[in-house]
Order: sequence, then C-alpha cells, then structure tokens
Amino acid sequence: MPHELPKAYEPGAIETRWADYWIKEKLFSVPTPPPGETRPVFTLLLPPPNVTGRLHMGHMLNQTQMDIIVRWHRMRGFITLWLPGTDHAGIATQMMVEKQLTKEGKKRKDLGREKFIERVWEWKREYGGAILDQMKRLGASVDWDREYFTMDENLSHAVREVFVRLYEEGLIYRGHYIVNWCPWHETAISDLEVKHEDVAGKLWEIRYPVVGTNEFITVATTRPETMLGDAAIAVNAKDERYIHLHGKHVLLPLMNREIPIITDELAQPEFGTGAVKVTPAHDPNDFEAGKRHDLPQINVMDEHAHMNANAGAYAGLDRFEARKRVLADLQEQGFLVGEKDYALSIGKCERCGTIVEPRLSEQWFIKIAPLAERAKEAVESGEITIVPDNHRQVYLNWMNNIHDWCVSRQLWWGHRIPAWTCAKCKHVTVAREAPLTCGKCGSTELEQVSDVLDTWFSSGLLPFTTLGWPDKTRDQAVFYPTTLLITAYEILFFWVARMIMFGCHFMQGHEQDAAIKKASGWADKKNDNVPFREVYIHALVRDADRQKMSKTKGNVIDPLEIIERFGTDATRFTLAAMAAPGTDIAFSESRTDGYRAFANKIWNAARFMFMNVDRLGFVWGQPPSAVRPGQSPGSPGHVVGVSGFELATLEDRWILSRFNRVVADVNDALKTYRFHEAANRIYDFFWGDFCDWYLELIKPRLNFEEGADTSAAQIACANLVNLFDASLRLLHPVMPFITEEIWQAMHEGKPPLKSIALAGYPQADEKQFDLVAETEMAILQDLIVSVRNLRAELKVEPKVKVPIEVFAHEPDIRRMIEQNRGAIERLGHVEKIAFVEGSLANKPGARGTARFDVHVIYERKIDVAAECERLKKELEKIEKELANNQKQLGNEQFLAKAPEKVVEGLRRRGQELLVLQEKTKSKLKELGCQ
RNA sequence: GGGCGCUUAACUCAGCGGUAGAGUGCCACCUUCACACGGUGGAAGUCAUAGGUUCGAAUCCUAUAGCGCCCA
Repeated sequence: MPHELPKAYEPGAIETRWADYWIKEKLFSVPTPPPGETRPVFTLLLPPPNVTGRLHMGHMLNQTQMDIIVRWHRMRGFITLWLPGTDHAGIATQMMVEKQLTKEGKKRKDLGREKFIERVWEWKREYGGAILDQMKRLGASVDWDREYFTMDENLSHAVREVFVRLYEEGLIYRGHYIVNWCPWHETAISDLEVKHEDVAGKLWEIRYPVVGTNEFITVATTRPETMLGDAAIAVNAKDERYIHLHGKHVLLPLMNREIPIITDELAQPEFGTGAVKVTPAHDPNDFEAGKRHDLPQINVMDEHAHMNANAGAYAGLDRFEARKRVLADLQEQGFLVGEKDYALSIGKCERCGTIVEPRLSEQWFIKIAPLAERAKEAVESGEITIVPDNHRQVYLNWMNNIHDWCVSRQLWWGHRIPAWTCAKCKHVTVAREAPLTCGKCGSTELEQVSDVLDTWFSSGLLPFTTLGWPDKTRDQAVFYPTTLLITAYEILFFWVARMIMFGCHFMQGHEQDAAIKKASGWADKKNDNVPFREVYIHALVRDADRQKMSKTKGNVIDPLEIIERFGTDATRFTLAAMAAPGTDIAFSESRTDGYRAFANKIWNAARFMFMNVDRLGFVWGQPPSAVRPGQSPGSPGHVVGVSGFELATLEDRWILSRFNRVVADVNDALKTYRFHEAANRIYDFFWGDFCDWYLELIKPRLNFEEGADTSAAQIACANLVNLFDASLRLLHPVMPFITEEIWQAMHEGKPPLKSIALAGYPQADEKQFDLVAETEMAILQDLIVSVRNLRAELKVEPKVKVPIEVFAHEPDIRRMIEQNRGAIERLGHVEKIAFVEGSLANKPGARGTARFDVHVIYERKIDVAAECERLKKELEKIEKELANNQKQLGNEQFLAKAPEKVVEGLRRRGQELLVLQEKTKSKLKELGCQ
C-alpha cells in the first residue's frame, strides 16, 4: 500500500486534524490510579488563564514548555496528569459584563446583584471557553475531563471552608485600615495590583499659623487637597528648631480647625522643613502615626475620590479639582509659601490606570506572617526548588517583607465572603453555611457581607482543591504534591507564593502514596504538604526589537496569526529553541520561518523514506521501541537505544552512535529545563547528521536494479525506518503534529498505539556509542569536504567528475578510506580514487590534513595569487595557534596544574599543527609565493 | 533608594574557565530522480570598556558606561 504524503508540507490541515483526534480519543485523560499502583507520577497544574483572556505569546511559551515536559514524561511511562482550567478573574470579568450593559444603556446597579451575576454566568457560557479552544490549537495535552473553573461549586465550597478555618484560627480579621483603592473600580486592590510610575510632580510648601504666637510652621506636601483632613503637625523630637513649639497647636488653614503639634519619627529633620502634616485617613504612614497618637481619622473623600462633607466648602469636587481650588485659596490667603518641581512615584491601578487613592475602609485581611514563615521554610530547606535559582532569592526577600493581605473586594462577581452581619447588634457571624440566627443576640435579621474575595484567594488553593479537598481523596494521595509548576515571573508573588502558603498550611499532615512517591523519585523529600516539588520560572516574550509587548504600544504579536502562517510546530519549536533559562525571548519571525523550513525538511525526508519503502515493498516488523514500555525507566522490558538496527556499514555505526549521544543530551537538557539545548540538539542531528550525511550515504544501497538481490537495500531500509521512528519519538514533545502525521503514515493506518504520544521516549544505550565510528566518519567527512573545497577553488564545472589522489600514512585510515570510496566518489563528485605512497601536500590543487592528503586532478590552472593569499592566511592562523600551543606546553605551571585531558589534547593538537605548518610552508614554496 | 539581569558576526541569540558557535541575512555556483521551505562553497567577531584573579578569561572578581526589569 503506497504511502501518500503530499509533496509540500502544509501544517494547517494536519494540525487541526490531530488536535481534534487527541481530544476525541481522550488520550490524555487520567483516571484515578487505584491503590497498589507503582508507576511514577507526574502532575502539573495549568496556571489558569483568565476566563476573559485571549491567548498571547506568554501563554504560548508557557504552554509550549509545559506540553514538552508533560509529553516527555508521558512517553517515559509516567502517569501524567496535566490539569486545565480557568480563573473567574473578578474585576476583569465584571468589567466585561458592565461594558456589555453600558451598550444597552444599563448599569450594574439597575439590575441588582442577583440578576447581574446571572448575566455574568451567561457571558461565561457564551465567551468563557475561548482561551481553552485556542489552547487546543496548540496541541496542549491536558486532561479535558478534569477541566475546572474557580467558581465551580466544589471549588467554591473549598473556598468557604478555607475562609472559615482561617477565621477560626484567628488568621483572618476585619478592620478599618488604609488600603489601595481604585476609585474607578470602586474596590480595594492589593499592593501587587498597583503599578508605580515615576512622574514629574510638585512639592508645595504650606505654612500653618501656630495658635497663640505670631509664628508659622511650614510643611511640604505633594497632595495639598488632603490637608482638609489633617489631624496634626508632626516634628521630630530631636529637631531643635521646633522644641519651643512642642505641645502647641496650629490653626488649619481653610478649615479653621485647631490641630496639635506632635513629636513623631514620621518627621525627618533632614527632609524639607522637618515638619510634616499628618492625615491619618489618607496616607498609610500617617495612619500609623495617627494610631500612635490617638488622632482622629478624618476622611475627606468618598468612594469615587470626590470630596465629601468633611471637606467643608470643597465637598463634591473631584480630588484633582479640589487640589486646584485648595492651592488657589491658600495662595490667596497667604498660606502657600513655595512650589518646587519634585519627582514622585504614583501608584496606578494596573487594570484601568486610575491613580490609586489610599482609602480608609473596612476590609478583611489575612494575617500573613505565620503562613509566610512556613512558605519560606519550604523553599529554604529545598523542599521546593525554584529554577532558575536567582528567583529563589527574590521569593525569599518578598516573604521577609510581606504585609498582611487584604482579601476583600467590593465587587459582585466572585466568592462572596461567608460572613453575616446582624442588623440588631452588628455582630458578624462567619460560617460555612448561611446561619439562621445571629451568633450573639439570636436575631434572625442577618445580611451577608457584600464583599467578595480577591481572585487569587481561590486560585491559591487550586493545587489541592482541584484534587477534591477538603475531602481526603485518592487523587490527593496520588497527585499531591503536584510535581512541577511552570509559570511567568510576573505571578511569582500573586500566585506561586500564595499557593505555597496555603498548601503548607492546609495540607499539613498529608502524605503522598509512598510507593508512588518513591517511584517518582521524591523519596528524599520530607514534606508532602508543599503544593509542588519544583517551580520553573520562564522568561518574557518580547517583540523582535526586545520591547515588552503591550496593547498601548501596538507591538503585540498574536500567536494564532504566527501559527496560521508558519504552523504550530514551527512556532513551538521557535519558542523552545529560544528559551534559554533566565533570558527573555525576542521573538523573531525569521526564526520561525527557519523552523518551518526544518519541518519541511523532516517532511521531505519522510517522503524519501516512503518512496524507498514502497519501491522495495518493505514490510516493517513492529519495532519494540515504538511501543510504550509501560514500565518506569530502568525496569525490565524497558527499551533503550534503537532496536531493529543492523550495523552493516560505517555510516550505520556512526549514525547510531550519534543518535544515542543526542538522546542522552536531550533527556539531560529536559531534566533541567534547558529547552533550547534540547531543541537545538535535535535540529542539528536531524538536519546535519541525518539528512545531510546519513541519507546521502545510504542512497547507493537503496539504488538497486529491478530484479537484483535486494538484501542490502532491505537492511538499509529497515535501519532507515527504525531510526526515523526513533527520531520522531525524540522530536514529538516539541513538534507533536508533524511527528504524529508521519508516524501514523508509517503505520499505514494500523498503528500499534493510538498515538505516537503514547509511544516510548528514546533512552540512550551506552552499548550503541561507537567512538571509533565517530572518529572515522569525521575523517571521511573531512576528506569529502576537502574535495568539495578544492573543486570550488579550481572552479571545476559542477557536472564534471574529477579523478583524485589520496595519501594516508596510517594503514587503518587508508583501509577505511578505501572501504568508503563509493561515498567519496558520490558526495565529492569524484570519478576515480588513486592511492599514492607519498605526501601530496605541496601539489597544486591539493589539501593536507594531519590524517591524509588529497589531490584533485584537474587541468585548469589554479589562481596562484589567490591560492597564495589563502595559504598565507592559513599559515598565519596555524602559526598563531602553534605559538600559543607551544607556549602553553612549555609552561611548567600549566603542565603541573592543568588537567591531564587538556594537556594531552593540546599535545595532540600540537603534533597536528606541526604537520599542517610543514605542509603549508612547503606548498607556499612550491607555488613560489612571495 | 534597594535588588536583579543584559551588552558575543549585519540581525536574533547560544556558549559561561581550556583552539570563538548557530539560525536568519549576505556573496558565488547549482533546478542532481526527498526537499529551491533545497544543495555546495564563501565572506563576516581585539566576545561593551578598564583593571584584577588564574598556567590559561567571552566565561570568575571589581569598577565604569549604556540598556532593561523588579521591589519600595
């Protein structure tokens, strides 16, 4: 049955077909392994994209890396669970639906809370799956049967349970504090959601009259409008300038309110005048100072950051308008004494860009210190490894300087805080289910707190809630701790840190199934409460000019558009090949274009293979290595190396050795997340070794006459097919689609498994390394390249075959060359090879190396001047290296201190250089070069 | 203010103590029956600068310059 592969590689058609097939066949669904299971387990949680999200390059890089690692583990016989899902993204989703309402001329509050939430669910049902559909195009091998959404009932139940437990443990408290407030969203946001920006601002100096004297005290501020809420003036107790004013009062201008002068370290003598205004309701530092001195907290703004009744004449004004008016009035009344340019950093809401207002309000907080302590310990002790290592320090620094976490949000969409306020006594009851009566006075007039929880509160619980927590499940015993987390640096604090805190707290006492833990290689880990064993932080994808992609700059690269043009495989390969740990990726299309060419190369190599298979009527005996071992690496029956490979020729021995080396390197690279190294090793092997040399070398064996004995061709074909099969499996995690397409075609619709994704990943077999073959092949390649060089220099017509002479003084080398004369004739376009007994080095049209001389016999006169030029340049290079070489070898320190291997290598190189120098010199002389 | 990273061929990047590498681009030649998304050959770098450590530095250390990121 002939194999039909279209002439040109067209990724679009094959990729969507296989993506659908993988999902339809549920290839990556993982049922809960029963007790007694002894296979190793690999678990990975997908960082849940926002349900409102669209796939961007960051997702694609993230998911490419995850899919590579996941497929690699699966092919090595691990029970491999990759859990997908989406995040309800409180603010973002609510905004989406509010926008929709605005178009209908409605507002959220017109609908009321219940109706609004219904609308959000409607929106979610209609548009929420978009990003997951886009993931399918990437080939992400996730378990779709376990897809989660953070607002699902089971996950919401777990959120309530966590909240109540933390409250009962005294780790959640409610209180009036200054929080970051976004006046546009009308909600509190966390420190992490505030982006600081340096701007050129002003520093205004305002003087306050001291009551009972004719003195003034001058303060400097960047926010004059907040003076309306001033509660005191602070000076430093040590500041001699103000000692005589201690205990006095000032009259607050514009408000005509008397406020005290206090001494507090808030005032730094060296900064400005050394005196500062204290506004406890509008600045976090002043808030603390206010508490120290029991000052009133005068809030002069409302939730929209408009001035309120406390602001007297300024009530109703927007905060910036109020600033203008306050300054004008101060000026007019003679209180404004200075205005300086001043560089300051302002906080903006990361979503809407509105300047954040520090706002005094009632919020819910998590007492973070006890949680952080364990989270720090988990990383310090190595129970969790963070790669690359420099992020470990960043994490620890953050944990050391952490503040309590404000978890309440004034939104409607999200997990509503399970707390109820009594209308009568104002007591707050926190409970798992809605209480019927107030816990204090017994009243039945209870109303649930309107706030919802920060979205990261629920996503921080995912490693265990997705596995059935708070119930104790078999899934948890098997899959918790998850093995790895791959994510972007940006959410190290938002998400990673919080998962670690929650995991270490709520999973205390948890133990992973001992047999599975051991089989998975974690026997030395003490704690099974951590959410994951390892964290890999990947780089940022930038545009080709290294600029960070952003919507405002308009330089966002849409991965789906790139995929459309070059294919998913090529795009994945680009990201993998450029993903050196710790280095950002400047995404350039030219690279992707190059990797599309690589895919095309593979495609055509496959067509070549099929052509020969069909011509020969070759029947492929099922190679055991194609079948998934089903056992952990190293166990009996586990296949290593390439099977069904017969070492008939030098190129056979060579390619098998090369393949095993590459396999060893690739497995090694993937172990430490060196994706670029894995990708590049495969690329070089497939294109360089396999296509450029191996395929060319075996062509004579496949080029047989009809009716002739085809045994050599059969062997060559079997080797080719088995090697190709192994190479496809090696490449599969990086380029899943093209490898699946060709692998399925190789099996003519009757594959031994449903997918190459379930086949075994190649493992190196040391017995298949062959150093002799590699050395011999290197010499052979060198000889062929030398002939090609000479042909080019002599300007031999491409079609003309030339006779050559070869001299090799080592009998083994000469024998090897003789045995491979066919290859030299073919690949060097040589007519006939004559072996001679003396050096050919100084003949014109000849090349000498340490192992052989070769002479191309061609009547065309060489360009003597050009040849002299080249030889001089070469000699210069040789002598430079030789001088260096001899200097080093003459250095006793070097001989004493350098490793034996290096010294030996240098000695050998020195010998070679001497031979080369001699040959080059003699040739220069022969040509009569000046 | 504190911390981190980067600077290697025209471009994008590997290499991170032992003879400077890849892809793209460029130049020349070649449509040879897998592939012109190809083949063959070629040109191209005082590895930011200045010191230091070392037998030996693109690679380790220090400083300087430029670029960038994070935290406050």
